[in-house]
Amino acid sequence: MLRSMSFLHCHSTMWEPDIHPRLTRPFYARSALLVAPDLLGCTLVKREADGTVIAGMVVETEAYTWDDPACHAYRGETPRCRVMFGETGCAYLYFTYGMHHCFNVVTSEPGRGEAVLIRAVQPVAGECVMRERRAKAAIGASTQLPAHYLCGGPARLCQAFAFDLSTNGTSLVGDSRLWLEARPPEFSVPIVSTPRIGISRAKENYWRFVFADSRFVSRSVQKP
DNA sequence: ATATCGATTGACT
DNA sequence: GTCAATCGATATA
Repeated sequence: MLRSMSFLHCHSTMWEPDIHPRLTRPFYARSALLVAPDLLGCTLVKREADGTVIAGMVVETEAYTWDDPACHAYRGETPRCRVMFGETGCAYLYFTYGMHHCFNVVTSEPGRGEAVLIRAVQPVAGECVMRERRAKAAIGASTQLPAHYLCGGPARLCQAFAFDLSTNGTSLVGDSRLWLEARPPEFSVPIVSTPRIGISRAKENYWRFVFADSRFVSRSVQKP
């Protein structure tokens, strides 16, 4: 109850970009294990070419570290994961299952090979654009896609934000088109850690971080 | 060169 | 709960 009110309060007024400071390189220049929970409550913002702003508050992340068997970078640098070894604070996008993309933020220091997967955000701006892009996944011909279906899941988020490999390597620091904004200082919601989803290795690590009871988290969505 | 596997999703029993 | 879609990356020969 209390948590629900907290979410509601945070977005009861019209959201606009840059009310809260953008995250800078030092924020990302830490272990993915520290960055991942700290990203919860931050807001992912994209300004489209036509000026449209779409945004969502991060509610679910996963950490992938350099010494983690489940991390793409674990076996060294390859064309796919090259960006993970590059500049801290860049976006790492990869294509998977022959049809989906996932969006990550490169952390730690160059050459290390760490990233945080953004698995879900709660829409706070540009819902109409998101819904258009996600419309083909509509559950019923006449049913409007619920808000928690827009960005609840790493590939859904990429659809809603129109992320693909062309975004791979983009800097989130000092870039005018795509960035993350700090969590409001007073914002406080309990964080829960769980095993990461969809991996076959290192299942024992509880490196998935979520806002407990947020209905915008993946795998907790309800059918309309 | 060929086989298997995904940091997933949507449809379906 | 199960399963197909779909293709690049990775493993095996």
